[in-house]
Amino acid sequence: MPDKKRRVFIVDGYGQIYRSYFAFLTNPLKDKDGNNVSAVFGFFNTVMMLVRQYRPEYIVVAMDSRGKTFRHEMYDQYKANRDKTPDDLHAQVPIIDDFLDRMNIPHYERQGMEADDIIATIARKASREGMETVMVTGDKDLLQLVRDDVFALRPPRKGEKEYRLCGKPEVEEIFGVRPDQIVDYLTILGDSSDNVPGISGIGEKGAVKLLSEYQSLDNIYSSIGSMSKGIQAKLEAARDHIELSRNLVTLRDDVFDDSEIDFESFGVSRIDWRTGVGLFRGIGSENLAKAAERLIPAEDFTLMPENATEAPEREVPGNAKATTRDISAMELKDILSKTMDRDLLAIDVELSGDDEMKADLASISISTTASEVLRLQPTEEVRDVLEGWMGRLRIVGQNLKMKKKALRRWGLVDFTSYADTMLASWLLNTSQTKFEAEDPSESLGNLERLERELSEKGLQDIFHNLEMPLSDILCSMEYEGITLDTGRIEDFGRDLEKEVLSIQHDIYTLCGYEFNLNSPKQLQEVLFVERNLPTGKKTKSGFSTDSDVLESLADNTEDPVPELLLRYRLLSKLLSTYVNALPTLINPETGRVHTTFLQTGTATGRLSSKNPNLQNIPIRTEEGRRIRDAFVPKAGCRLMSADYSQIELVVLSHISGDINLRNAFLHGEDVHRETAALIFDEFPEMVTPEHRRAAKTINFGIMYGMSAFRLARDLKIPRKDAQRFIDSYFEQYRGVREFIEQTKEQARRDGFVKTAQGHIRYIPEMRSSNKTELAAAERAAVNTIIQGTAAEIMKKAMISMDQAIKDAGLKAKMLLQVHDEVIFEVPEDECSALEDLVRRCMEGAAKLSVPLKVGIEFGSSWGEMH
DNA sequence: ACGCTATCGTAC
DNA sequence: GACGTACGATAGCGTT
Repeated sequence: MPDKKRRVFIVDGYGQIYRSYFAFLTNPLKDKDGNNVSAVFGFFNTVMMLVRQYRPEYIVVAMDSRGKTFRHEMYDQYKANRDKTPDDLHAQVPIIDDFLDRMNIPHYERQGMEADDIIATIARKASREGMETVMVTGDKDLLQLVRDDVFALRPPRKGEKEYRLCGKPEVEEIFGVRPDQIVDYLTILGDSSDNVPGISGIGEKGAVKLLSEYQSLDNIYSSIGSMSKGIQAKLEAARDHIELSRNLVTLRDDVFDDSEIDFESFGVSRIDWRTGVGLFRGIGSENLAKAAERLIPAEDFTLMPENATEAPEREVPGNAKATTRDISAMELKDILSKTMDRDLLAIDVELSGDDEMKADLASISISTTASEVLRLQPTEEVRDVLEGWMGRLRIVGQNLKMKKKALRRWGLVDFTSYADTMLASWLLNTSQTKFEAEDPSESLGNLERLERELSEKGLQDIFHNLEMPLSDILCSMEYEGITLDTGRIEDFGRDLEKEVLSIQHDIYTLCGYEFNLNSPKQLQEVLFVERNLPTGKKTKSGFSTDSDVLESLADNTEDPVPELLLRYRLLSKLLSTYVNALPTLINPETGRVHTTFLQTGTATGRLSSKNPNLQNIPIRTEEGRRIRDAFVPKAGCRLMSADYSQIELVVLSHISGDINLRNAFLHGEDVHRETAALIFDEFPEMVTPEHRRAAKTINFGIMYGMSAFRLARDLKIPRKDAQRFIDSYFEQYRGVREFIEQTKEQARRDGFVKTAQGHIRYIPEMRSSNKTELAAAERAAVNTIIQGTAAEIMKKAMISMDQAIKDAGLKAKMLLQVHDEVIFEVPEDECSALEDLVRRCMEGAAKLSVPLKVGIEFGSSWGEMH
């Protein structure tokens, strides 16, 4: 195939369904209820293979319509011989239809038409538009359509593995006749399964022979006199019905108006693979789910074009695409004046770039009905009109935080988010963390359904009273940004570069040659082959060179290289991820760095942060802390950090109701020391540093489902001892053990877990028969309850702090959230007021059986506060 | 040139 | 196989 042309793949839907069903007939695939899902599996397996392997721009599944077709009109015996479709195949068709709809996989069905005619019609239109067609089918009837720009992709036959692409030469090679002779060829042979009579007594060989000699059926009949008596008799016997047979096998590309075929609606990029992941898991096919997962596009939704004119047209079945109308400020005024208080107003923005903190507004779209989108130019007049009206309306849209930020930069400030469809969708399935763009009419259209589903699942309260208010707070935090002292970071960068180069030189000298220190592959070669060091754990492609391995080599061998490599890794990490990256993210307008908090970025309910990720700024090493030193307050302000003390352990204590863990918090000031005293049976004041360290590791490890293996490795103690420690922990903290067991049981029963405030995480792997996968699911289930509940407490605290700051009229700004910590920028004279307010709000965010404690520090840099 | 996966490392 | 949740840099391979 030439490479340049755009290509449409047309899948013969029923062909795939039948093929898959019969392929697994002796050993059908079953879902968890024992239903045959062979066809579902095979069908989608093929579709995903096509997309993965051939990367077509367009794809569409052609389906037969139910009931009579125009061929039945011609011939009442058409397909009369067909066996009844087996029930367990029949039952899979609606499932496949449903999945196609829900995944938005383009499919085409038309009353009275067979799939083959639909394929013919689409192929004809594709040719006219200069595109190439690939028909995915094993049906030889369709080979009549093959021409220079139409190909057939035929499934592997017995003994073959690969799909085969058939163009004109291949058809001739396989059948001995050209594609343009296929109709006559099939007419001669007839089709017993469709009850189409051929020329009785002439088979494949004879047909090929006749056609190669006489070219066409017409020519065969007009040359009948020159043939043998036997052949003549056969031809004569068929003469009455041969025209009918030819009509039956001839595919029609002219039976319906092809103007309704819109190739843009066949765009592969419109397919929602993410939904497929869930659907496939639902029928118990992890393989399909994985395949779908691999097809999910990597780009983040913020990079997706929001522009309705550029984005592929989306045709939600039964939900007609809204029209877009450009309107003036005057018309806007008129339209808004007809709205009622608290009416819904959907909003969307189109930007000149993909960073809303830099890009210009290209247009603003609004909608009050699901059928019409009104587009506005971003003029001052429009802004004034909007500013005057938005406060009385309920603002709806997708990823409103981003839109609000863009509008605020433009000068529109009165914007209270009412319902963000992205947040709603995420609450309904927290495992979904990426979202396709939608326009205002779609948001309005979707909202009704989303609200209904939220209330069915008890999520409406946290949607409107937790996540929505939080999104406006995050918007302000992102908009505010934080100052980076570039001088500090550049100075540090120069030091780092110097040392990195020197270490690099030392390593090259020791090894005797240069190689790429950043390449684990080359490093393996150097360490384990060249220098013959003992290997440790394995990765998929060889031996690991991670820091655990290097540390062990540094401790247990005389070789100086591992130690040097550890230092190299530490410093080059700081350079590449932080020192080099952060200054490039300073916004030239504001002079600050503006992260984006992803409110839908985790399955547990935590936030995440990107561009830059300010939630993983180093702290543990002295060198790393110098990065924190570069985050500074603006003139006249201090930074204030407020962090929850051991919030996850507090949550575990509260939720499990464990008496000993609760007492450890109530009676001591050091929960790790108290834990050590309990599990090692000592007086708290007699606990050794080693025991405290072990207890601390166990305290954290328990929440992650840590094994004795891992504990032993981390504490560098025998595994037996590690197991004794863990046993002793659970012996003392029986309530914790009970909580973990009950959580696993509940998660297995329900397939999901819920946090204290009701965030839901589905964990389908809780039903996995794979032991490792099940164990991982169990750990995730337990951890999600703890981590997610802690995240909810922090979110509640942020909402109450934001309100309290407004009420108190403080100028202090919340800038960052790092899971259990919040960073503020506070004018010098507000420090003590803010401290009191923040402590009150954070400690009061949840009423727990163990007090929530908050630590507060001030500093002239982030690094100074720890 | 671009996209995907593997490996590694940073945070809580 | 063995510790939960993230984001991001780099290498290396494959595709366009």
